[in-house]
Amino acid sequence: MINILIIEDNKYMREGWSTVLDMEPDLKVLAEYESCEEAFEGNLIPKADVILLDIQLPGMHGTDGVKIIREKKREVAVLMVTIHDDDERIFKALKNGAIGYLSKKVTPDELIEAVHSAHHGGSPMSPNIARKVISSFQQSKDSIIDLSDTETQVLKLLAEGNSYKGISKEVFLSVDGVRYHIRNIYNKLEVSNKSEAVAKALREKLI
Amino acid sequence: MINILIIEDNKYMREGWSTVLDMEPDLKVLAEYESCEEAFEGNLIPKADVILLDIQLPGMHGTDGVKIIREKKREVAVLMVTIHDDDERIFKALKNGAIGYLSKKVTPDELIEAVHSAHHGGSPMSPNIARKVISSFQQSKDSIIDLSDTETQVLKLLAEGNSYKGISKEVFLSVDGVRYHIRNIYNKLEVSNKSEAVAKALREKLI
DNA sequence: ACAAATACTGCCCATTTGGGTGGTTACTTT
DNA sequence: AAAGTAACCACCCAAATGGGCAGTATTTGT
Repeated sequence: MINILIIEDNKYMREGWSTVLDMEPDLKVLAEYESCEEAFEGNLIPKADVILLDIQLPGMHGTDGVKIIREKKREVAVLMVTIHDDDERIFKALKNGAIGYLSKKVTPDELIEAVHSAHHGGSPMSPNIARKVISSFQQSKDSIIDLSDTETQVLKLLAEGNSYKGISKEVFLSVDGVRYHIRNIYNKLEVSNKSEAVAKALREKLI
Repeated sequence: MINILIIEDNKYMREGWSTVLDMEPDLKVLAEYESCEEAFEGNLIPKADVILLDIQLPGMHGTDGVKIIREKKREVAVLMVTIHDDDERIFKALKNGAIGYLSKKVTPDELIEAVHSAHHGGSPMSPNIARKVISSFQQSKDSIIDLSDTETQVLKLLAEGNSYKGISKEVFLSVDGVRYHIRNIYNKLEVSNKSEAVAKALREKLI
């Protein structure tokens, strides 16, 4: 039996889902709430296996709510449900512990399937969201900063916290030789110190 | 009409897929290859919409092949097909431009569905792989480094390349006040300089 | 063959950094 | 009331960093 909580401020939507899910023999909707705050008071989170959580809620935002929910029960599978699918919110929710992302346009069958999948180690997502998530692993095409092999290696060593001297030993160059490369790296990345270079390199997935 | 290439060294698997896909009225398998090298010689990559690419191949590994394929045609949707689903390969392939990840155990219907989805902006993935991808956004539970608000803010400013002096102006503290926080950050992160701190913070998703 | 680019090395110098130590205030804990 | 702590500020000092400039060896393009 999979125990479900629903947190969604639209009454019709909430009750619609509830009805659909409760019809399934192995699903049980424990409770419905209109806001995160109400859900926290309900104290049923530790009993839940899957939580359907709206993003846009009165009071606490769903993307923040998921964090608190996961602090109360780490094993619960939180599924965000949303009409918008803007990148920032998606990634914030995922970072805070959501494991899936559904559109509010889901059909009843898809909803049931998503709950099952979420409970069995899957991560239901609508196709375009899946693509966005996947794309975030790739380098953005317009920012193709082309570092040489030595530059990449030096940058990696910088990110590990090495000093110029330390790096020079690793790559068999003089300290000034290392500086030469670092200056070139700074030019290519348009930065002017180590930390900014490392931050940019990691964000652009160069190292 | 969706044009498909198949790169897979197992003859039976390859031909099985080919038959299944070619039966669909809107799918057409342009060619089948046993290796990446063979596919590159075939010169049909620019004509393809979707490519099914095995991971474990004789000669060039699929995870590297995808990179070259995407250099030849950026718009092509490359779907990795694999028996293993170890993390390292998954993320390497995705980083190199793959947009989906199928298990070799897919049913014919799932395969057809995956090709359609891949072509229409989706990212087909088997459930456990999707979960791994999603989990990679989250902080690993054992490394919960708890930074204070000021520390987080200082760390962010460091990652932007600010000097202590620059940071002190932003947070309305003395330079030594900033140093106080930075020392605490170094202790918590177990590092001893800016770049390493920034690298660790980004990798652990603290900022 | 010659100019240009690439990949270093070397040195000067001001600024930044990291480590150590010590002090103040405010707020808890016991 | 005493002890502890967190959150600052301050000063010393050596090492690391970043920018500028000059020079050399090798490779590359024409």
